[in-house]
Amino acid sequence: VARRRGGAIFAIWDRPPGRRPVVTRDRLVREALGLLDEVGFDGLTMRRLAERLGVQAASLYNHVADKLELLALLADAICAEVPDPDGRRPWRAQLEAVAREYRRALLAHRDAARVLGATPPVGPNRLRLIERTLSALRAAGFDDAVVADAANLVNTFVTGFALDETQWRAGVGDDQDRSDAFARWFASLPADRYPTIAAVAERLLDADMDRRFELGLGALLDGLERHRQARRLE
Amino acid sequence: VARRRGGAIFAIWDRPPGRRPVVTRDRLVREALGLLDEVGFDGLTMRRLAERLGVQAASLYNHVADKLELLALLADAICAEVPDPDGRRPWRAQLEAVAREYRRALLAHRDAARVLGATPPVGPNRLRLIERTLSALRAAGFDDAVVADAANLVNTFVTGFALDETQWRAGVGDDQDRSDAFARWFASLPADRYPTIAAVAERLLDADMDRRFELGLGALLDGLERHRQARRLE
DNA sequence: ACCTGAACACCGTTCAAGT
DNA sequence: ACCTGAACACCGTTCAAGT
Repeated sequence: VARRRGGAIFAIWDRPPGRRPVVTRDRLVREALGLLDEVGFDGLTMRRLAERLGVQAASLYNHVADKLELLALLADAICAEVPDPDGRRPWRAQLEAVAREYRRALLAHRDAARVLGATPPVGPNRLRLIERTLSALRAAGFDDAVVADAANLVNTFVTGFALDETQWRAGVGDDQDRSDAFARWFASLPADRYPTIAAVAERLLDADMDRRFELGLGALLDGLERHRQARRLE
Repeated sequence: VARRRGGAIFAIWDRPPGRRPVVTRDRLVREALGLLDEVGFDGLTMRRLAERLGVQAASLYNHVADKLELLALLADAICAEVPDPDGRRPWRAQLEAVAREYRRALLAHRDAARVLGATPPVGPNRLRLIERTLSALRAAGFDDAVVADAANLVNTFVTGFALDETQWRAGVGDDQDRSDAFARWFASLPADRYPTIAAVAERLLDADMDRRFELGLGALLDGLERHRQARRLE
């Protein structure tokens, strides 16, 4: 019989004697993602995650080597939400699709871009994304060196953009007061020292981020197109 | 007479009675930058910085509100190393100059890109950089909305690129063993699941980062040029 | 005004011990 | 195999007290 505290009445609250582990890797990642969404990157601690799982912090180390591995699992779970592009479409449409879906996945979870940035590209879903991006470029006839550069540039662009977008910007649900205070401060910079900032301050603060993203992505892909050279037929 | 311990012989080691503060804001930032270069972003703690300054950790809060402000000062000190572009040159040359010098400054200090990313754009040098970038674009006849987008995109590109460049890449003096282990692991991914990664692995790991940077920067500026519309003459 | 001592409320991680 | 208790070596920050 399982050990009980408080008497037999409360037996139904005891953990089932089925003896299966209380934390699985799946549950670990699921709860970590939920915790991230609630408290953000800086609030995500091993101790809080353990508490959420109903376990002591030390127990987590039965399932994960250290916090970096936990973050890598999180990063991969976030990338799992990015669908594969349709390999039959033109390379540009494929890269646009991956970039847009990737950004959407990063915006879907609080501080997701920071998790990705803190973590090396390991894990099946991240690798799948890299693989699909590379293969779309390669099939389009880019040189291998340019394939590597282009895939990396697009990836860097999306994560960098999402990071910037979520870090010091109002309205992401983060800290509204702090964001507002920053916006007020920024909008009231002295026009004699920073005339152009003062002139376009509202454009900087109230930007349409979808439009800006498309501008950057389009520009980047335009520029990459110029470096494509058709493969000789065989 | 100043209080002494250990006897009069050691009096010369006592702090001079000149009474001037042992830590100034200048010295604080200078030593913080040195500490950052030695131990990196994660090793930069208030306590270690205090020790380096020969003072208790609590004393730092006489000069700085919190760690975020310290990081912002650091970010501004790093940006101080970026020279102004020549306002008489064409907009593209100015943006190229700023981008290249900015990247150089970020690579000149360990984890500099992380410091910039952790910190809002405050501080005279960062603002000066933003101002110069905006004014170069504005003088070139870009729409105000595009001016804001373009300046932000170039800034995001450089910081994102430098972050990616220093974070998980070999040879930055960071942790050579860990980098090597990652490179070996990455190069030996199963070719049946990740055929394109396997095919171009060495291109991904041994990339010429200067070349990649220029490719991305050139592509971005090409794309921005397309969105320029000449101002009507007056 | 600036620094110290001491404390508070946390961290990630290890390790012997239990079952 | 998996979890607990307890500890270790840290964090950022506050605050009364000293000069």
